[in-house]
Amino acid sequence: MIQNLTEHDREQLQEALGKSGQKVTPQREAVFTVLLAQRDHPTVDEVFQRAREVMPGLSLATVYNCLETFVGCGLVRQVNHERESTRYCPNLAPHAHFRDKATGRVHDIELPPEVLKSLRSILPPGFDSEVIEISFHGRAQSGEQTSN
Amino acid sequence: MIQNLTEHDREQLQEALGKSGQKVTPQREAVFTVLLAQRDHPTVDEVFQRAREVMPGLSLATVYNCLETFVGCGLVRQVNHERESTRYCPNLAPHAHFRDKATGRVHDIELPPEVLKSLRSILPPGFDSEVIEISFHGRAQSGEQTSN
DNA sequence: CTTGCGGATTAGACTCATTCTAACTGATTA
DNA sequence: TAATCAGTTAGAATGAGTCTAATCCGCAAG
Repeated sequence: MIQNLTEHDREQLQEALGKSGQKVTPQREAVFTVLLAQRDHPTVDEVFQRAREVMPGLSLATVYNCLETFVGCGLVRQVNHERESTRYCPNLAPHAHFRDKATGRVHDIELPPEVLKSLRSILPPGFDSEVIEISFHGRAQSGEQTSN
Repeated sequence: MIQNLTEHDREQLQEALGKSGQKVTPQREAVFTVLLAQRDHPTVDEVFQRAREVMPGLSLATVYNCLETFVGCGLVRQVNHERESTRYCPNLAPHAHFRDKATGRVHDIELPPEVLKSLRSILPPGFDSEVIEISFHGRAQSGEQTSN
């Protein structure tokens, strides 16, 4: 069910944590593994449930801590929709999110550089943006599977 | 401080509420007035404080109810940023939001139709979006005053 | 070894925006 | 007048997220 990390993924984890002076711990590895295993934008609670299967003693607080750490060192992105629980996404490429009204599922939508650029261009002078979040809300025909 | 509604604004309120079978009440009028008087994307609590000056008996629950009603009949938009308190915005033209890291203030950014169109175009077939939310996060040079 | 240190983890208490509930109000209808 | 019904109200309940204080664990110094 939940595979171990590949060499590559473990290196990515190690490098990102190392850069911000933090260590790879079993808990962090477990949480990261869970994120990569099923790229469906899980909530903290879902991550918690899944990680528990692998590491039963893991606490919710630690899941919060791990995810915060990952966000801090750029390993994962937070996805917020309205005021629902925050979700987490290990896709680092620039992308938008599509929230399916019917299922609640979140799909990643690739964001071509030229669209990103045209978006940036609408900012009046003096506004300097580091982060742009784009989210769609609507219906996806069932069968659509942008699992990422 | 808080002006009364103009004829035009009162009509807008009446029409929007009427369309969804609801009435203009003193509380709703007060809340709407507050929203129009200071277009700084107030939180529920801020609306509550301001409306109280005009209608001291007003309850927080009612402010929640009024705002929900307004959103439901398309009179105002909700603005969410990360997991902070929801803010409200009576600007109905399509626009993005810019959240100033330093001050926490939210500015409206005009959204040209062609940019909106290019955004829609990135959706794969089968995805049909009703709402698009775009929010920037960064720094605005002090002095920038997009109060809307 | 064993001691001490510091970051990581843990359980549980706490916060606070929002939602829910049940009682009340006041206008309108029967 | 009584019944009805949307709207309002105060306060309780919810629940995601944060904080706190105690514990754990790996490691470097003695």
